[in-house]
Amino acid sequence: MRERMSGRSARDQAYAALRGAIVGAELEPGRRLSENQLAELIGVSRTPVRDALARLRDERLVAIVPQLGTFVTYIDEEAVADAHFVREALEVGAVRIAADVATDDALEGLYANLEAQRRAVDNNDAEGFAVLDDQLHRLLCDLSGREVAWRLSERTRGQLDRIRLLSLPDDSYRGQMLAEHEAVVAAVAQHDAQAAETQLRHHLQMVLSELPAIRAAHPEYFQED
Amino acid sequence: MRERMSGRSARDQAYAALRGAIVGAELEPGRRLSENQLAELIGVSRTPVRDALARLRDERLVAIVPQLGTFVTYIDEEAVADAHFVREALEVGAVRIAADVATDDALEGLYANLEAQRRAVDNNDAEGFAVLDDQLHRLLCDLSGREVAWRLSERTRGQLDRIRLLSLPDDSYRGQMLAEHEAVVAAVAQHDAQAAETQLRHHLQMVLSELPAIRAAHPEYFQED
DNA sequence: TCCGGGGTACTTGTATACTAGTACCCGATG
DNA sequence: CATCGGGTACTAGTATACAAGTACCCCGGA
Repeated sequence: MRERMSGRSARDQAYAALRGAIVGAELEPGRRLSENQLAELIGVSRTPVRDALARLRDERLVAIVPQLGTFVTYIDEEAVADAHFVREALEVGAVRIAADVATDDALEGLYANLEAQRRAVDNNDAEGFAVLDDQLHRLLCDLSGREVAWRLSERTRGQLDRIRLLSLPDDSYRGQMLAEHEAVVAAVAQHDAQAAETQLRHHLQMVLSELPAIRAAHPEYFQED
Repeated sequence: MRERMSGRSARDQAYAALRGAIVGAELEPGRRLSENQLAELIGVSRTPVRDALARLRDERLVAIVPQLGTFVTYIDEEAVADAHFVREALEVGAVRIAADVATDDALEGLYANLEAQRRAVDNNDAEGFAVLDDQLHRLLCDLSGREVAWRLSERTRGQLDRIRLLSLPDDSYRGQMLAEHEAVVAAVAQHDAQAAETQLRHHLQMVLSELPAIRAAHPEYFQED
């Protein structure tokens, strides 16, 4: 009603609000969600809330049990591994193509992004770096002409984003990530698909490596195995 | 109401009916769909029909234009290429793992499938062969422990299934497909991930190769570029 | 004949009402 | 005190009603 006009449809509004709250752990794993409460909270009716929850179920951020309730999922290492697998498969596929077709002015965009990343590292700008990180991966996907790679990767990445936001802010790792980004871009610039693939695989592993530490810090967020 | 009890929910029922009708070209590309008509036709209300259409939009089998209508999409070579890319990326990723972890009794399942495929080829059993084809690809995905590869691949495959069902029944190509399946399984059995990847990539190309012939036979199903 | 305007009949999006089913509390009973 | 049974208050799934908006036909006028 009031802010519906702010560009987004009620469904998108509900989806963005819920996804943000779950990824940011405001709605903690295990929490029971009520469609009615959520609808009232967000200021829309149940219908768009249900649409949003259906999408979140596809991303395995909520589990819907018929006639019983909807729950925020616990972080499940299997689900995280699945998300990582999908992201890796799609982005590797895209970067292999990108390495083949990369033109000079496309490379300019990558270099500009890397330069901005360097500044973010120097300024200890964590948030800015995260944005540029996403942007670089997106640039690589778009470069391949398969934007679908980014779209789908985005969908499965809720699991990984949950981890990223839970990970303790550690200023040191950004330098390493930048170096890995540079290695990927360098391989693409040299049209070396095999090297780009290897570098990207190694780079994407980093997110997973933080998982044990996060589990130790927040055991209550994790599924009992 | 009447056959709701037949196991499936109204949403799944609507989804299966619509997807089948679109993939089978009963609902031809460009056709305008009315949620109300579909609801009446299937025997459910608009709500589950809308849920089903939302899923079909994700698969790019329908396009929903707000306040205007819902349309069966034309076959778009870009969308087909995207679907092929996603399928290839996911299945290649899965088969790489499968080649590493394949155990002897897992291989038994693959061999049994191949044997059944041989019989289907000998009997010119097109339908049976298609089922076994899907099954083999699924076995390879499951073998990797990443069932998500199959689930996601399934979702993007509506585009490819449309082509497969439109392609003229040609008894000869099944022998070739069987040979390619055998090559993939052989590579997996030898734990040769690189060879398995190469063979699978080559195999998946086959579906795309039929596209020009189908376009020539059914130009009215294709998007004008 | 051509062009413009208004009304109608559709469309999807959203809100609300109803249905079927589960869990849980709470009291009665052995 | 323990256990069983029923009622209540929730849940999601489904059906229906309403709102906002587009296209198109048709008629009047130039």
